[in-house]
Amino acid sequence: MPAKPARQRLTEAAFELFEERGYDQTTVDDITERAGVGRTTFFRAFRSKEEVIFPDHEVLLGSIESRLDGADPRTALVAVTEAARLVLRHYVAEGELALARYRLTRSVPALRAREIAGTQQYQRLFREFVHRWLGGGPDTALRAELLAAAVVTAHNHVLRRWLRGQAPDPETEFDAAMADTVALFAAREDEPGTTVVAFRTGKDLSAVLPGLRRLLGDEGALG
Amino acid sequence: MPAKPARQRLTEAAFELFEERGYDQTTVDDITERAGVGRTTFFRAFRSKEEVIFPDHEVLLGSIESRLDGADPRTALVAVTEAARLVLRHYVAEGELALARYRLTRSVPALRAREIAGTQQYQRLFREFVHRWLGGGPDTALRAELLAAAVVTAHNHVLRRWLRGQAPDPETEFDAAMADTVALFAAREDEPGTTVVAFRTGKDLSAVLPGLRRLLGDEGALG
DNA sequence: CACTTATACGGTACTCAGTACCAGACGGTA
DNA sequence: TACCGTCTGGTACTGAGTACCGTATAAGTG
Repeated sequence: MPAKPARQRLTEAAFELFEERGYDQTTVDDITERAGVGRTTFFRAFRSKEEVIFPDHEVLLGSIESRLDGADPRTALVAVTEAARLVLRHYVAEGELALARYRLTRSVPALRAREIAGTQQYQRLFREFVHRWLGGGPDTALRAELLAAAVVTAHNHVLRRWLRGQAPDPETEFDAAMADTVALFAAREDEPGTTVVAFRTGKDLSAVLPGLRRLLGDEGALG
Repeated sequence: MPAKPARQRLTEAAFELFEERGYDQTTVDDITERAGVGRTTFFRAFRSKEEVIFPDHEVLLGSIESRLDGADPRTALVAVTEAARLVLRHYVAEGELALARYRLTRSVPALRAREIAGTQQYQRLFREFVHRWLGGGPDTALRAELLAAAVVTAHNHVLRRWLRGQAPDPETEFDAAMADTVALFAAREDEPGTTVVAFRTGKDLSAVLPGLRRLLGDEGALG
């Protein structure tokens, strides 16, 4: 009975081998052999060989969903950006693992497709949440979709910059990118008013928000 | 020597069988048997079983690229929307084939992932084009990415509505959606001016544009 | 303690996608 | 006739993923 659980040893062995020989040159048998477990155990822990690369995707999806579920409708936009920040933090916390995954997804088309499909799931959660927030009518469907896509795009932009080593402080860049992105939508909310919203605070956005709202007389377009 | 080329007979046989038994329940052998060709011929015509569903994806990518390549920089935004319109027209022209593909991609996760990866390729072309148009600097990278994502999102929104039978006149809806989407970006171009650009013409956008530009004194934010 | 049950693991055998390689059929050309 | 490029079919192989079975250990129950 080994100390580490099988699932963890499998991911470690898999990433090692992918790094050494490449993804296609590594078989599932190779992975299970190095991990010291049976082949059946692999497919019990992961639905497919590709899934080893994204071990806790489901968990991440779940935490996003719960973050959005417990959101005050008055702070809907903040909730979405905070949920996106959750994803960013997760990858940054992974460190070298995230970098290894990035190298793999860039070189193996199948993995790239898989990752894109994964981000689309985040986007779906965002879209449904924003659409509910906008009332759920058919006239707001496109707007919700655009906003969700924009948030995910901005997030991915910053994340990729960090993965490439171009963003030493990703969270600050994230704040700036999100401010730009959300402002895109807030600017047209009331056409002649041109209330350009740009918040660039560090972390506790929900703490700053009440003060901002008081300042603007409770008509600010930042939900 | 049969009348129809092997490739076409394979796609027809494949879509028939997918419709009858489902994607996973259909083997490549089933397809080649119905098409009356050898198994080797299948993998010469298509790189994989999934690729039968998207027979002319490469062609479409090529026509988009050439549409963008021969674009006047002064009409960059129009070029992007027109390139997106190319995709829409392609699917609409496919008719029942596009509907069958939609049914498949909705029910088979692997195909859905594949399709999403495909749209991401369009988005990449758009992003690179817009980025070049904006000067290619690092400060405009996010903006280009957001714009490309927005155009693709708006296109997909209308396309999916048509695929669901909710858009009897997709091109008109496309015009409206694109106008909304592009306006999102044009509105912030010059902050105090609030020149809200919304063109909702039928088809010949490039024909209307010179007049519009004259009207605005050649400072309009619509590239 | 003995007994049952659940759970995790390993092994075997199978299906099927995808690849590599070889061999024949066909049309055009000298 | 002989040569050549191209399209085609057949055979054999690798490897992912599934189904099923047997077993060991741990946890609960009398």
